Amino acid sequence: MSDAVSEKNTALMEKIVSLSKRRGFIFQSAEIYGGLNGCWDYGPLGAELKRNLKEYWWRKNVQEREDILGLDGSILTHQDVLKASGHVGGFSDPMCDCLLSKARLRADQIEPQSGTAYHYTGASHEESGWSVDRPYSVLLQEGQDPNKAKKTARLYYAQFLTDKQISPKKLELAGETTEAVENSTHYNPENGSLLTEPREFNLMFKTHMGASADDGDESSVAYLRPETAQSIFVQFKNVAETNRVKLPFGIAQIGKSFRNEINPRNYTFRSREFEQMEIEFFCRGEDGLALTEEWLERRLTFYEEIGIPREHLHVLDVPDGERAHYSKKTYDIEYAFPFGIQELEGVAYRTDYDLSKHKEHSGKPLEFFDDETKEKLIPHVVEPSAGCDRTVLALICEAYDEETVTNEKGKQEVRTVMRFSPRMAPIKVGVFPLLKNKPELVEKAREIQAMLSPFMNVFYDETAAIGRRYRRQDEVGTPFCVTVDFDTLGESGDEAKDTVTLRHRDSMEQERIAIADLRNFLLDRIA
RNA sequence: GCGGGUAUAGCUUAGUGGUAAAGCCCUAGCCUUCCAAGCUAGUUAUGUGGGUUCGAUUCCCACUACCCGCUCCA
Repeated sequence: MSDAVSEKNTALMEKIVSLSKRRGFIFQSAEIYGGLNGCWDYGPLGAELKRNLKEYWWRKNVQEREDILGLDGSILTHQDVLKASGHVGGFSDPMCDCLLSKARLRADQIEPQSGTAYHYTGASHEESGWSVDRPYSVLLQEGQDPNKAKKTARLYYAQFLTDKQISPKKLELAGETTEAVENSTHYNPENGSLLTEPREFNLMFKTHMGASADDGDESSVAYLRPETAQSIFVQFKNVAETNRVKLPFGIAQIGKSFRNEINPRNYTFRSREFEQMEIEFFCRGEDGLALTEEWLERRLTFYEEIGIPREHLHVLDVPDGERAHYSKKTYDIEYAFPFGIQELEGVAYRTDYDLSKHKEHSGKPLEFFDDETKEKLIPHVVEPSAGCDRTVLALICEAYDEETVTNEKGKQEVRTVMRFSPRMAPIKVGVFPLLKNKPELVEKAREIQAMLSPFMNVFYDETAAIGRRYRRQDEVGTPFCVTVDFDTLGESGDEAKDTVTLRHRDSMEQERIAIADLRNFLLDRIA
């Protein structure tokens, strides 16, 4: 991305963040206490938007399908579940940081080095009287100039100088000793600098169950789930046995997951608490790859249905070596956010890895008896796993639009419109009396509000000029507004009686519609 | 985790070592017969904690949060 484009996108993102706050989509968590890093709250409109997304996903994937069943698993997770899945232990790679370059290296990928280690205890600068006491070492390969060790060490100690005008070359090193070293992974192969001790980066939130449990009691350890998938695998047998299913079939879940991200970024995109919408679609091994393709297509269609067009999505065929080790095929569905192209959903063929692992660790039979082939097997699984909060953010970014319109005085002004698809829009219709000081108009508008509100989210507004009310609704993405005027009351004859103005958000066009037809007109467009 | 930047009202911005300003928004009233009209009145702010100072929103330090670039993302 060029600097100019990147600046423009940062500005766009700032506008989106600002509107989200101003209109009550997204607030910072615990804002009055200074905020909580990586946590966000949805305000009234954000909550509606997110509900609309989740409900549509659930309807399409669970309620309208005979072959997918719902589940709502607990968030607190038995430690053995996550040991079996590999989340405890295996995947928490210890990392080392280079003390000089600050590069972070995976401890298990550092090539062992041999040579001579030069140890120092500190450094000082005679003229200014500055000094630092801190052990540091440099490893030199055989044949390297010993002065290189001094040079590297001076650069290291120079980081602590308060007066940055002092040249590292002027530093006196203290307490030099040397030592022969064989196959050590404590040094950065790039520059010979000492590394920090390997540190675990386990991104799971750990807790202890029971009021009397203390931190030392390993048996009381539980975790907040890092993904919703595991409870589906763990309950696979119960669901299969209580529901007369046959392959292929799926189990779907929407719910919160937690990852203690080192570095939450990009607004709500990477947060520590997030919601997932996942399906584990169980199948015979030979169908896995074909079903992965099928699910990819189905998921892309879903995004189109909620207002994210195909051309704004990227499909990444995750190459060998970058996929999880158990996955034979993974597609990432990515969206072009203002801050970059980022993943919304992964569609992964996970083979029979998960169920096999749980069978192994629990010692319980997790085979499925296939009535058609009279065969017992561990089903394979295709997993479309979507980030709910990420998709909400994508909906907001996709909807945001500014257009220049000419007002009645002939002046150009900017109209901010959230072009949500009517299906996702937090408010479906605004209902206004043309004037608030005419009780007959107010009464009629209130009637319409009462008539529609059992079926959809209706917003009634009588303050300010009618144009302002329209613009307010534009900014929160309300697709339709209806206005009760004097024609509605029959002032210009029976033909217009009991009709209202229906105003369209995107075109700003208006049409006349009978109150009796309103409900079905709107329901047809928001379903 | 590293480096850089930022923090004044709901939003956008101004300003000052000595009473913190404006526009928009919002609320109430009047007015108003379809696209941010007008008039009147009103609410709301220096992120948190220290330090320097007679006095700090302003200077210094720390913390927190957000943004940008790395790193990381099982």
